[in-house]
Amino acid sequence: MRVSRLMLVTLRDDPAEAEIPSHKLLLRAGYIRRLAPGIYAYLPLMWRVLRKVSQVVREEMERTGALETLLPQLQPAELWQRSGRWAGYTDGEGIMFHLEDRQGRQLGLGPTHEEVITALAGDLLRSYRQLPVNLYQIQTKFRDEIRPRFGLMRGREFIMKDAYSFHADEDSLRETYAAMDGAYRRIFARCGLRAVAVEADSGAIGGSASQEFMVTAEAGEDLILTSPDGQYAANQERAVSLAPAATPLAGGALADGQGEPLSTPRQTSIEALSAAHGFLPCQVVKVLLLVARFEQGLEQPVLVSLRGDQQLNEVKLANALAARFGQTHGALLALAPLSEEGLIREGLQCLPFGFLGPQLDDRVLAGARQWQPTFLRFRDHTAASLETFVCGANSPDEHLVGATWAGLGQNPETLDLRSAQPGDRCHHDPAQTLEARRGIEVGHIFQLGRKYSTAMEARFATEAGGEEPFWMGCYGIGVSRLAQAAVEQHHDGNGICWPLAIAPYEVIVVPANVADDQQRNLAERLYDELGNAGVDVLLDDRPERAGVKFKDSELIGIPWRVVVGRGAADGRVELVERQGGGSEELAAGSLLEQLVPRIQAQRCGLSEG
RNA sequence: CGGGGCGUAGCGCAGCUUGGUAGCGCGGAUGCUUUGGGAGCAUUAGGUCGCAGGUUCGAAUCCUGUCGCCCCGACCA
Repeated sequence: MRVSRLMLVTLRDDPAEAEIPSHKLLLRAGYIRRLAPGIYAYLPLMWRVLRKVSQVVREEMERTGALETLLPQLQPAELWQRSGRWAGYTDGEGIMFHLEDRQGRQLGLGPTHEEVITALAGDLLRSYRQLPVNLYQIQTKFRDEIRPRFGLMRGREFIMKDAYSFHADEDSLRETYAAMDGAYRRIFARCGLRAVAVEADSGAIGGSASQEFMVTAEAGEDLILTSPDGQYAANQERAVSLAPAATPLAGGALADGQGEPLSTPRQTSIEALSAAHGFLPCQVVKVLLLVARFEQGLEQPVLVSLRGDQQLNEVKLANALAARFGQTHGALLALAPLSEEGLIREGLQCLPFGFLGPQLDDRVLAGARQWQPTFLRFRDHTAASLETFVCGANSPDEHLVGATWAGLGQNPETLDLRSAQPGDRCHHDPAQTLEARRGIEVGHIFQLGRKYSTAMEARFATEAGGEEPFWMGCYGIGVSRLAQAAVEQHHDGNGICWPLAIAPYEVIVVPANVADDQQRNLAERLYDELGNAGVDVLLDDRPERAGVKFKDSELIGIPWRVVVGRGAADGRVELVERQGGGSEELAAGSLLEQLVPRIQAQRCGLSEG
C-alpha cells in the first residue's frame, strides 16, 4: 500500500476528548474517529489491526476444535424472558439497548449471546453423542454503558469474540475451560501482550468458576491483587486475604457484654471516635445499612457489621443477596446505601447515622411503605471474631464500650464481606502479602454450569436414556479493547509501537526524498520485493520532507522502517526498528535476507511459536 | 443519576472579568524556495461564537432556559 493512497490523517495535537495515552494515540495516528459517545469508526489502519487480532483468535480457537458461527444481534425479548434476564438487562441500570418493532414486539440488541446459543443448542444438540461442542463468533456487541470512556476501552459498540461450550457433564466442561485458559494465554502472547490470569467475580453472567485475563497497564480500570510468588492473583472484587490481627480491647467485656455507654458528641466517624477515646479502628464494629431491590419488587433493608478498619466489598454482598433471594425474587436490580431520603419516603423516623450498632432494633422499620419490616443481618468474619468491641448505641452522641455479640443478643450470619487490600497476608501463605496492580480486562472465561440450560429447558438425551440440561461454559475476548490495550502497553513519546503480530503493516519503506530518482526507484524496488516476499509493506511515496514521514511512521507505529536516502546511490539503506529505535545501515541487496527472518520470528509474538 | 468542567474554523486554543460587530497555532489550497527529523516566504479558502429567549443603540462577552460533550463514582469484553 502506498501512503499517498491510505487516507492517512494524523494530528499533531492531542485531541481534547482523549485522556489516556492509547486513546490519544489512536486518534492522533488516524486509527479511529468518534461518532458519538462510545461509538467509533474503525479507519482502515485500525481495521487491519482488528483483522490481525481476529485472525490470531480464530487460529487458536480452531486449534482447540471450536466452531466459528455468526449469531443474530437482534434478539427477541421472549428469549431473554425465558432465561430471566430481560428485566435485569433492560430495567434500572440495564445495559441492553432495546426497541419495539412495528408489530409491537420487543427486541434487544445483543450485549451477549447466552440466550440465543442456548436456544439453538437445545434445538440442535439432542444426544450426549454430539457433545462436547464449542461454538464461537467474532462480531459487534452492543451495550448501553452508563459511562462510555477511553475510546475503544469501554464503548457502547465493540467487537468481541464470544464462545459457548456445551457438555454432558461437569468434567467435560472443566476440560474445555482448561483448554480455553490455554488458548487465551497463547492468544495474548501471540498478540505481544503481557497478560495476567486472575480469579474473578462472575457478575451478571452468573455461574461458578471464572477467570479474567488482565493486560497490566497504569490506565487499567481494574485493581488486581497478586502474591509475589505468583500463586495467587485475583480481581479486587473477588480477592480474599487475611485481615491484620485485631488488638484486644482493653477492659474486656463490660456490663455483661451489653457494653457501657460512652458519650461521643459529634464523633460520627471511626477516626473521630478512635482519636477522642484512644481506641483503634480494629476495636470498633461499624454498621452499614443498605437497601437491596429485586426484580419482583422485594425491597430488603440490609444491616452489615464490619470491623472498623475494614471496607465493605459490595460485590461480595451482592452475591450473598443474589444467592439468598435470586430463586424467589428474581435478579438483584440495585443495592444502595439506606439514606435519610429513603427513610422519609418510607414514612420512617430518621436514624442516628454515625451512632449505629449491630443491635439496631427492627422496630425502626415498622410501618415502612415498600421495605420489608426487618433487617437482613450479616457480619464479616473480622467483626464476628472480636471478643469485645466498641459500637454505636443507636442513639445520638453515644457509643457502647466493651460490648460482645452475645451480650448484644446478636448472632447474624457470618460471611466474607470485606474488601482485600494490598499489604494483606495471603491465605495460601501468610508470609506473602498482596501487591496491587492495575489491569485492563481483555478476556473472561466462565464455567456457567446449568443456569441457562435449566432456565431455557435446553436438554440432551444421556447415555442412560434420561434427559438432562447441558453443562455450559462461556468465553469472551474484547477484540477491539485488546487492540487498544496493546497500544496502552506498547507506546513511547513518539507514538505507537505495535507488536509486529498485530501491526497494520510490518514494514514501511521511506524514500527520504521522492524527487530523487535513485531514491524513488530503489524504494519502489524494495517495496515490490518485500511485498512479493509476503511482507505487509507500506511505501511512503508522499512528496513530504523526510522529517514528516519519519514522524508519521513512528506515530502510527510500524515495527520496521527502511529509509532510502543519501546512501541510495551506493545501494545502501537504513533499517530502523520502531521498538527501541535501533538502526543499522546495510546493502539494499541484503535487506530481504536480513529482515524477512526477523519478521517471521516476530509474527509469533511473545510465544515460542 | 450525583459531583466537577467545557462548548468560538477540520484539530488545539485565546478573546468573555470591564459589551463596540472574531483572532492565534496546527491543518487545507496555490506559487516560489527548501529537501534526513513535524521547513521558510507569499497568497488564499474556511466560523449562524452549541441552541432558544431576554437585557441593550449594540451580545461570543451580561441574564434565563435548553441541548451536547468531557472528567470523577455505580456497569463490563
